[in-house]
Parts: sequence; structure tokens; C-alpha cells
Amino acid sequence: MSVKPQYQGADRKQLQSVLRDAGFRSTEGRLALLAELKQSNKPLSVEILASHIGSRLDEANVYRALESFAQAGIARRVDLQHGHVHYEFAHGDDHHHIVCTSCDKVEDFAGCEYDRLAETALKQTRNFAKVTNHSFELFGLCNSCAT
Amino acid sequence: MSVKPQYQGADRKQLQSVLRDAGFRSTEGRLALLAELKQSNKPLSVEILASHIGSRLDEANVYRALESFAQAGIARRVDLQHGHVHYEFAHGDDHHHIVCTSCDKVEDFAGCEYDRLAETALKQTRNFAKVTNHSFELFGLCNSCAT
DNA sequence: CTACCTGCAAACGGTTTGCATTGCC
DNA sequence: GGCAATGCAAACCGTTTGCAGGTAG
Repeated sequence: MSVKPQYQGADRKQLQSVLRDAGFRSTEGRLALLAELKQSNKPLSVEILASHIGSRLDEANVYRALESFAQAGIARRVDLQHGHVHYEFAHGDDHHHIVCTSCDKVEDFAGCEYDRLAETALKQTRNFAKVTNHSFELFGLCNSCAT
Repeated sequence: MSVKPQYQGADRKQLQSVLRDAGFRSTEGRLALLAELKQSNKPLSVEILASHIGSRLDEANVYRALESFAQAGIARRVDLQHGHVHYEFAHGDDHHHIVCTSCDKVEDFAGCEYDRLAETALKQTRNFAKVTNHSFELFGLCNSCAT
């Protein structure tokens, strides 16, 4: 649970404008949080995020910030069925996750044909007007755990 | 939160054998729980289940029973993103749910092409051996909430 | 008779909230 | 200077656990 060195350079300014554009103030804590999210290649738990951020933001405020980020669309909440929430940086693409139920390894994959499936679902039920969101995760065993 | 009258008749015997076949003892509480699940057309929360069952099983044991049912494959855990678990009777089909984010109405739909998508995902990652499970739920607005 | 099942009550852990203070803009 | 963001501590709430007594097979 080491505290990351202060990220710096070009990235910092970029992250600052991400925050400002989303209507937030640019504070050390939120900047660090956003940097942490952005640099990760998988969804992170609040616990991990808080520990990486160290003293720049306490856990309660990590929750508050992440919730705000998600509402503003700059982060996404992901449910990996671990009993606690995970968040990831909201890059534009519609990707999903495959999770190893034994070691918790996570990888992305693309190609959930969401539009078409949503269409199908809407036709079937007749009681829904539109689909705004969806969850789709796969659970299985990674190569090393499968042997 | 009224307590349902005792279900009876043909169904009861059938449920008893479902329990026994799954390796459980057939007790009033579990029988009532299973009946409740079976008769519902949507996933139910533990809170609702416990209240419908009344004094035949307290909440802690509803949790224990549902967990056992899920492991035995006679019930399924469903995540509707309501902050608490839901369970449904495990009929054979692979169906999913569309949930109204405003009023929590839930309906089933079929046609998530799981096999094909799992295949795609496995090809993409190369680090996973197999997919054993998946989640797929749609969130949107029902006709009455959309207006 | 002996596991399995149950009720009750307490513990648990992730998340939320209240409130006084701080520090962006 | 005003309002968003923060730290700290306490509340919250769904869920799990321990244990002594009950009951199905």
C-alpha cells in the first residue's frame, strides 16, 4: 500500500481540464484519484484507490468523488461481483470484462452487441420505452487457474 | 407484508422432492421459501422473501437457505444493482432482465447470445481458459416512467 | 440418534452522512 | 468571499457468523 509519487507533467494539465470541464474544482485529491483511474488497465476497488492515493483523500471522500465522477460521466461503476464496487476511467469505448473467479484477474473484451440486444429486448417486452444502460460481464477461469 | 396462507396440494409434494433431490431436508421454512421463489415472475429481494415467509424462517436463515439453493442450482442469484441481492427460481432457460431505473419494474427477456459472445471474448484475451458464468442485465425506463 | 436446520443476537464490512473546517476560483 | 471539497467520526444497512436448542430422516 505505498503512496504513489506525485504524477506530473503533461498529464496533469490534461486531467485538470477533465475535472474542470466536468464542473469540478481541481484539487490534489481528485487529481490523484483521476490519475490513478486513468493509468489503470482494469477497474479498481475503492480500497485500492484510497490506499494508492494515500493521505490526499480519505476513504469517505474517495466514495464521494467517484460517485460524482460517475454521474459526470468521467468514470464508470463496474460490478465484478466481489461484494464491493469497482470504478474505471471512462474511455469512450463500450467494453466489458472477463473475470477469473479464482484469482480475480480481469481483462477487457469488446463485442457485446448491445444495440442489437437492447433492440431485441425492447421488442420482446413491449412495456419498456428505452434502454439507457447495461451490464455484461463474463466469469470464468484464467489459464493459470484452470490447470 | 402479510404472511401468505400455506401453499398446499400437488405443488407441495413437488417442491419437497426438489429439496430432497438437491440434498436438503424438507422443512416448512425452506418449502415456503422455495414456493415463494417459484411462484414469482421476477427476482425477489431477501427482505421481500423474508416478509412473505413470515415466521417460518428468520432473515439469517433465509440468507443461508438461498445461498444453499444457489449452490445446488435450484435458485439463481441476480444482480439488479439495487444494493442488495435478488434471487429467482432456476428454471432451465437462459433469460435476463430489463429493469426500470425509475420504478424498479422488472421483466425477462431472452436472446443474449451468450455462447457466441463468450467465444469471442475467449479469442480476444487468450489468457482465459473458459467462461463458466455471466451477467447481463439491461437498465432503462418502462413505458409509464418514460412519459 | 445425529446431522442438518433454526432462532436469536452480535459482529462485520462496505458505504453513507453530519458537521465543522479548509481552500479553490 | 462563497461555495465546493475535505477530514473525522459516527451512523447505516445488507449480510454473515456463533452458538445453543430443535427436528427431520
